Amino acid sequence: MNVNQIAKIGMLIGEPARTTMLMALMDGQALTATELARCANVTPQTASAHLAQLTEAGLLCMHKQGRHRYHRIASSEIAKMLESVMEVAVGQIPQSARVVTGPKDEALRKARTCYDHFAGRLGVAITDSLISSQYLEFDDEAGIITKKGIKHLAAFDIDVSGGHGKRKSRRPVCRPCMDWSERRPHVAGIVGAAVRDHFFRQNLVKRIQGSRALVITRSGEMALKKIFGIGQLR
Amino acid sequence: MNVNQIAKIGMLIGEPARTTMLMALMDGQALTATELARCANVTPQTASAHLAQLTEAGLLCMHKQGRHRYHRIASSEIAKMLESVMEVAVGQIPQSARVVTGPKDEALRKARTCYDHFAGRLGVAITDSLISSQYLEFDDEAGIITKKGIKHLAAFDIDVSGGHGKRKSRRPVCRPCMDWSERRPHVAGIVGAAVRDHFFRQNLVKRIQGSRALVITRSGEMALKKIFGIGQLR
DNA sequence: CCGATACTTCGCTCTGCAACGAAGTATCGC
DNA sequence: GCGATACTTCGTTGCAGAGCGAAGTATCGG
Repeated sequence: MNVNQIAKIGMLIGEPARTTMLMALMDGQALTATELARCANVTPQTASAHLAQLTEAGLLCMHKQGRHRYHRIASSEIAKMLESVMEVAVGQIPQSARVVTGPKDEALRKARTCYDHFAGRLGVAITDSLISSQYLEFDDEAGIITKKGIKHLAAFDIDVSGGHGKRKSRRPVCRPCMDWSERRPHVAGIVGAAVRDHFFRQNLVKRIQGSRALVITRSGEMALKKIFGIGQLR
Repeated sequence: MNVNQIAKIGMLIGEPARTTMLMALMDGQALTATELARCANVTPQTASAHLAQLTEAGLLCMHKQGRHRYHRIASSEIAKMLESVMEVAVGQIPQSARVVTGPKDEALRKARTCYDHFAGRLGVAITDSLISSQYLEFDDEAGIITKKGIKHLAAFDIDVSGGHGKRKSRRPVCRPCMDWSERRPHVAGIVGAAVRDHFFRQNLVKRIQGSRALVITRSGEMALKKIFGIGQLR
């Protein structure tokens, strides 16, 4: 029966140290066992045991590089699952209890990665811009990029045609992802990933060391203005 | 910090008795504590404790009716989360280990509900039919119903316009849901729910008592043929 | 009012597993 | 080669929480 398999996954997600590690990996980066141990406030041995379990179950994958072992989320399916758990988790917290905890938190709320796409005010602003320009139509369940949208993004070298042009007739669709800080959906899926890739490739954003938060560079600000008509983010 | 909230949800999903109950509720029905106790092979006291936790955390909701207490999945968000966990869980099982366990299993594989839409060969067949008639365009992440599709379904009294016609310009989108038995996506979201609702309202399918499996009635067979061009399901 | 059914609360036991210290293996830089 | 760093394996401890029996509360049908 696959109930055991499901329970196992829940059990893996359900231990605070492991949860913390998974959350740390939710920006799509690969981290070493020691880094993850620090995140979770446990000793390396403990972290190692947890990571072995997560890898064994297929939630993470690992690749050795010299004496380091880099761990990351094994697939976008796993990321999507974790996202949906996060969505539910945030939904359960009464709004009154949601607290902004400081400048580090503030940076996260401004701009961060969410596995393979942008989140925070940056992610939401990009999404809103795409919608108001009628480049994107959005719904609770999914979204579609319009022909105008494809053309507009292509003009800036952002390809959302779905990569390998499987079925060319098909309009690319994308997925809304609930933003836990903004409490509104931002664009994930092909479109989100394409935008993120472009911004990283062109050095329009940089990671803040040891955090999921991002800094938007000077040229990034300009690109946001040009591509999405976004001024300074609050 | 919301890591604790996430961990709590994982922990709740991660206990086999609770997992079993949640899975039993994944067909969208409301079940009593005793029924759920039987499913999970635990005593009523134990089940009661589990149900209290699940309700407290907002995964389930409960309504009293005389001396019975009916429990069900609290929202489609929760159902979606559980679905995504199931999807990952099934993905992890090596194909060699996937076993068909008997006639009860066979009934489930043929036709069942998956929270608010159809799954199994029935769900997949409906989805395939919609796609091949170009009523539906599908992708890994989402799908769109075409204008032809809306019209076709509307002709059979299946309304997929999104209910309250919020933004009329918007093409209704829907969500693919990975079918654990067929290993292919079937249509969920607005379209899936609309089809399911229609079939239940018109008595085209019936629940098999004490199971998530469905029986397709005589008139159901006819409707499948007429609406979707589906003959006898294997 | 009755006894029956549905469910919960309490108190106890017992297991599973997270955590760490100590010691082992692998790879670095030199 | 050597000592340092990154990570794992092993053995032990300690605690959280799942499970049930017993007893309590609520609602049924008569």
